[in-house]
Amino acid sequence: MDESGVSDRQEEDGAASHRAVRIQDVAKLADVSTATVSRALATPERVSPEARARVLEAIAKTGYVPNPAARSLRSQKTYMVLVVLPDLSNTFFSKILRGIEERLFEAGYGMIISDLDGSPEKEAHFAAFTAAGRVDGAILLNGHLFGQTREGEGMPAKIGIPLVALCEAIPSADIPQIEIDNRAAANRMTQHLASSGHRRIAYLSGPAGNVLEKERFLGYRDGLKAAGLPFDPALVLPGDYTIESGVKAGQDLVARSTRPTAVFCTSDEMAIGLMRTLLSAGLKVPEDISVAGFDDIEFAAVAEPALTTIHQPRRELGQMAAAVLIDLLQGRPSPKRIRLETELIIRDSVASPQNIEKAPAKSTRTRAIKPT
Amino acid sequence: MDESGVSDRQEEDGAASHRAVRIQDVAKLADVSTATVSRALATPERVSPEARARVLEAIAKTGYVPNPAARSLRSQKTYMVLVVLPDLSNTFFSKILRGIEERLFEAGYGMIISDLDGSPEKEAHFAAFTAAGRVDGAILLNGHLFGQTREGEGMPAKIGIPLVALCEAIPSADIPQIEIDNRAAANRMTQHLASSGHRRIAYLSGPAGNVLEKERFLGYRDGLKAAGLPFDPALVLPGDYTIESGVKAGQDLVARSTRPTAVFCTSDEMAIGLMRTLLSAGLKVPEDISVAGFDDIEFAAVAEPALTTIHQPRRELGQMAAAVLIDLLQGRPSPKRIRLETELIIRDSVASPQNIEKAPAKSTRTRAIKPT
DNA sequence: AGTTCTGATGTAATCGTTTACATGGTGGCA
DNA sequence: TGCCACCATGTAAACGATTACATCAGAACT
Repeated sequence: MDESGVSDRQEEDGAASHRAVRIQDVAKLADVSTATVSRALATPERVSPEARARVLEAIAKTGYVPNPAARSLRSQKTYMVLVVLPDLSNTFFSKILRGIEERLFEAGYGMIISDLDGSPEKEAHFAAFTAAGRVDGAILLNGHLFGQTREGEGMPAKIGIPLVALCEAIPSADIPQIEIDNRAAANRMTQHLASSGHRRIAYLSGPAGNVLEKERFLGYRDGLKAAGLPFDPALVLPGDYTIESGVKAGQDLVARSTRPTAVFCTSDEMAIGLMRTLLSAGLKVPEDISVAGFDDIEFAAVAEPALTTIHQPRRELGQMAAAVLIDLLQGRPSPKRIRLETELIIRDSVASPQNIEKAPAKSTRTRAIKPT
Repeated sequence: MDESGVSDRQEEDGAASHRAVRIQDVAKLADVSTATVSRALATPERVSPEARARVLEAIAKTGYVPNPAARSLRSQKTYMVLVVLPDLSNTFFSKILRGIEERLFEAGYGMIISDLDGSPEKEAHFAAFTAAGRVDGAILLNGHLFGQTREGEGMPAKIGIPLVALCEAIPSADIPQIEIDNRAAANRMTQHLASSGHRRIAYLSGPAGNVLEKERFLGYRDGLKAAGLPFDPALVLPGDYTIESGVKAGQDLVARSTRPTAVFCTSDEMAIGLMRTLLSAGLKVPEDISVAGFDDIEFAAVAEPALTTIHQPRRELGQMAAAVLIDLLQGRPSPKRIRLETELIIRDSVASPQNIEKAPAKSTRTRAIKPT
């Protein structure tokens, strides 16, 4: 293209002018070599203060920004992180993403999002990205990525880039996991319902096979046992965390002759869908039937009635996952497993069975486990 | 073909093995030059069928994936698109993102999301990305990016990469816009309320200065006028599309001595927050006061009562924006402005003032404007 | 038959960094 | 004083693709 001289297109003006400022331009202006400029940025301590100052000044003057493609080509690093999640339109994830992005941004990383939408074709998307080296690492918000395609066998090891599992632990994968104690939280909620006087507590589950689901279900059983209540399979309703599945469960319940007095829904979405159906059918919440959720999404507080639920520190979860991944990427030691605290949020959707009285408490911690 | 030791690190198996397969490896295996391999991928018609076949076979055999950094460095293209949005945790955006991502993926582009979160620091984020050439183009979901920092003056032109404005048109910017007809939709809703018998219709606004807000407000005025109703500034409530601002507006309303009989909220979030507050205060919706929303987010259908609102084709909006941007990126002509249809969704939150009777209709189109 | 054109292919320059290696100057230590 | 270690810096070789230009064979035309 322009085969003019190497350097005769200096514009002097600071603002990002026409075409990219190259490291050479900076070097020339600061009267050092390109190597020194590069070092002044990457490893400032290996450059004399004077040179560093001149370089910095030249950079400020020219508005130089390193070309990421060139940098990436040479150093084999992309400064990009892939975030894989099962469903972007699930409100639960948005604040987590915010948390992730914050930390990544601070560390100079960009974020690429891949919304699997439950399709295998999209997993190919993920594979393509990692294989092509478009990202340095990935945060996985879905627990079954590899299990599906290659049945365990330690596939993650083959990916070749650092991975972190967020929320859903990936069984059999030896990667750091950031999560809450789902089992303890579900236990806590179940006992809360029991202590309100409920004896027939239904459980609206997540998708079968889901790791979260398994944990929460165990917690439900724990809670039942702790309260001295029998487990009744008829009280386990199938769900998949979506509003629709909550609606469906509600229809099921409405049609029954004998109903549970409380329903523990393993997502707020389902709880809201469920309440909606109950209400439409003329049942009162919590007078006729209590409903509890999980996640504490924004809408939980303004549902009608306001939803009693488990609060997850979503932003913190995201931040933590990003922090751990960054540690990994930069070769620092990182914790193998982090569990963040949840909180039992008591609102208006749970009451005693015969409408005796509402619980007054406001919010209690469940349990805190620090990084191991 | 011949499996003699072409290059000494051939693994034979197709699976992505240890370290990257380079174009050279493919070239050697297919017995052509690297240029031919490159051409076979980029411009197949310029390569003989035989050579192409050999190249393709070699690619399949080696599992070759072009190194994006190298490609990007040479061709000055990143195959990445930046999506800038004001608030990721706003549920309204998630499905739009899904739509965008779908189209981008199909075309081989990746998506980077930048959540401004209303902070100028984040705008720097945006600037950095574009300036550094990390993306080929951007989709803007917020209408005020440049106006804030550089007050009009055609700043977009300086960015130097193709841009598309989605939902919020960016005034004074000469870039393609994909949106709905906010004014017509607001008009439609206002008239719907009026035709239900309401005479005092309040308007819960979006953030002041917001482009969407301006349009919708005009539509509200249009509707009022069309229905022969006077405009009363006291019935305009300040809001910012969030649940909280809906709650606040509700408190305002509850405190008043004379209240409107209907409230048109310019977002579903606000409508839900508002209804919540009214209900808590003992007011009945829609018996005592009707409430309408805008957007038709997932929760609108399961709100209590189910929310009458304006449906936006969110996924399609996203797809369209991505499609237009791709056209732009690939040098194809693209429409300057696209407006998609909205739909008036009638549910249970609107009734006639004195509780006369509910409207029976189910759903009506407002208006359709095809690409210009 | 000679000339020109066309289409397929190869050669090698290029994109803008990072970084291994080389160089020269300086100070510490024997 | 000589030697070594070390620091700051420069030189130039990668990184892995794309693509301008050169080459060459055959077809088509005069």
